[in-house]
Amino acid sequence: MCPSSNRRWCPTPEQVMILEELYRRGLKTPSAAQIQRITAHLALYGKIQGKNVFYWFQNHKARDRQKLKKKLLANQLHQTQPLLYFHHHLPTSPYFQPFPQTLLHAQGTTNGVCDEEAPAGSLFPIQKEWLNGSYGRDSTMIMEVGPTMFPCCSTRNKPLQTLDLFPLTPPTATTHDQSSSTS
Amino acid sequence: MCPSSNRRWCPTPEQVMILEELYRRGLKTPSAAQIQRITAHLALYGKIQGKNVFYWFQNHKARDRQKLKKKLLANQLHQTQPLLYFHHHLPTSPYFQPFPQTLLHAQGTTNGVCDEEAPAGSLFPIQKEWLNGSYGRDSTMIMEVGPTMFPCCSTRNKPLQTLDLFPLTPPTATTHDQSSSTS
DNA sequence: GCAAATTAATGATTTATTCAAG
DNA sequence: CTTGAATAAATCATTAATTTGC
Repeated sequence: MCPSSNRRWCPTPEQVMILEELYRRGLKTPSAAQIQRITAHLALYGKIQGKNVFYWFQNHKARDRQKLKKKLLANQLHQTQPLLYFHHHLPTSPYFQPFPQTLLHAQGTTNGVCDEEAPAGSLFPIQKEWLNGSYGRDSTMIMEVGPTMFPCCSTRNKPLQTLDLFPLTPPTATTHDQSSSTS
Repeated sequence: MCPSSNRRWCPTPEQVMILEELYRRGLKTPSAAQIQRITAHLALYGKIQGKNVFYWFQNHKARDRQKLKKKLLANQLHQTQPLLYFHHHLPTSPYFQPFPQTLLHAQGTTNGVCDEEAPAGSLFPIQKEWLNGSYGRDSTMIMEVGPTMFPCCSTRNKPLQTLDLFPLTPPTATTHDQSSSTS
């Protein structure tokens, strides 16, 4: 905590413990009313404002995601370097061509412009070649994605947010010494 | 997972990122040629077939719709949902009591059930009162949730509806370099 | 031991996206 | 197509850890 200067909120250990407990229990984005109540009770342990609670959850959630993503990527990211740059991200570098020219002039394109935007009548664009043709290095297995990971709905999922806000019995397990509440 | 068993495609994080980026940019149903080019590029990051790309878009779009629908329904039907459940297993705290029991009957709750769970339009909890109102050990002020007022709406760009998949045209150099300042 | 210097954490702001209503 | 609400991502800024030289 920061004793004298009231420049920014410095949570007390109790406040942090409570917040982390709520977070662990599934509270990720508290509503306004929830924030109000949390704030009111964290105030028992030190000076605090509603916005502090709000920011705490925002930051904690964001940094959780951040950590997860980093871990995932670090786990299995030894692929080739250029990771797709889209044109409005593209810096003004004439050297770097995000996609090989062959990509830009595949059949179906005329002068680099795709001339068959969603061909009418072919709602199912699977062609025979695709069904068997398999790109990629077959020698090495590069995919180490977790169990049944699916490329969808990883963001903005809506887990039910009905949880008990305030436990009647005090938390903080005694038997389990929680590992240092890093962050 | 699937490295050893080629039962089904397991996208790498890079592949997922690229696909999601394309989707986010508006590509919902890629044409055959588009799928081919996407596949060829994604093959840089791991084994993949055209049908994988096709199915990915199909599934992603469907699940997007599904999610939306569910969200809408949940929003309309379950407006009032019990917030507080008291029956979770709770470890006992030897140190302090995080929340007094009176909390469970704060204003806004009826019989321990929160009857104002984030009503429409109060989720962004930065409110004027909070910005200044400070809970402390000396005062207890409960603010009613009011309309949020914050001048956070900035310019609204009009993104492309139908994007070009890959930078077919080299330039388009919208130098969007927001330089990062020093730290 | 102790501060100045440096680095890592984290609170607070700002900016960009997303979704849905008008 | 535009706009408001909500939020996530990115960034800024300050505090705490820690390193380092004395």
